[in-house]
Amino acid sequence: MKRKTSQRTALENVFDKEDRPLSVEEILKTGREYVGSLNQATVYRNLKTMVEKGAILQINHPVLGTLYELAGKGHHHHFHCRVCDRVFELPGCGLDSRKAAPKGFVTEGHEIFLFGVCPSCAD
Amino acid sequence: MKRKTSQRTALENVFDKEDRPLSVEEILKTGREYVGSLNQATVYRNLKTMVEKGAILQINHPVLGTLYELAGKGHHHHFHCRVCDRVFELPGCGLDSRKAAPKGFVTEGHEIFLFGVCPSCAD
DNA sequence: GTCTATGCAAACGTTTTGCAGTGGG
DNA sequence: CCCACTGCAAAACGTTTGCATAGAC
Repeated sequence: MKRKTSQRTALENVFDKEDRPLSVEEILKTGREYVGSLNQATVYRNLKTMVEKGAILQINHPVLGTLYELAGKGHHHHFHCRVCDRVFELPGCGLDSRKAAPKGFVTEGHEIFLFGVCPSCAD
Repeated sequence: MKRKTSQRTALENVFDKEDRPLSVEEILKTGREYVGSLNQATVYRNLKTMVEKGAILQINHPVLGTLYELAGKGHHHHFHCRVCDRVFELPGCGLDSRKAAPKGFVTEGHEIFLFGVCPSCAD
């Protein structure tokens, strides 16, 4: 990643605009609002470099598949709203690591996916 | 699912033999020990019906992809050993549901994936 | 002008589907 | 003897890759 192209700027804009984990489809669709000719392969290639650089994180959501989010937000988990199908990042963590795994298991990390209804859909 | 075929019996045997979440590849490989001609499409079709019947559960593991496990084991979570790459079912749950999500979010369920080293690989 | 990054199309791995034929009831 | 179920092959889906060329520097 040595050159700053309009496509890369578009991807940065997409992540800044939507502050939540996004699917490739959403990234491509929103990215094309900035660069009409934006290609799938370009999106995939740049997402890969951005993950390697540590700019974004790749999430494998149990229901929605592969999602990408901006990195550097600290430990958090994900809430999937079954009404609007969006994923939200929840700060903090309700996991008691002592109760999480039985003796003998060396736990090095964890990931939590919550699901239900988000505030704006619950009204 | 109205007929009991040797292929279906084979799948049941596979799940009984290996008491942990299995990938399609593992299911197919082990299933062929019972029915040599066992076909991928048949495995996929029967896994689907078994999920619909509630006999097995489909898990989407963040690292290992799609796995299937026997249903009816109560609330539990999954531990992925990075050494042997197997997934174990851990009884119980260390999640404090009050701390899990901020006010406004209606949490209906959750899934936790732990990773680290399992007892037999930690020795 | 150089050489990286892009667009396009073909390849890829996994899962699904159409169809003809097998075999369980 | 049916018709649900299977095997096979093709299709479908998300992702990756090879190659020629546009465009950043």
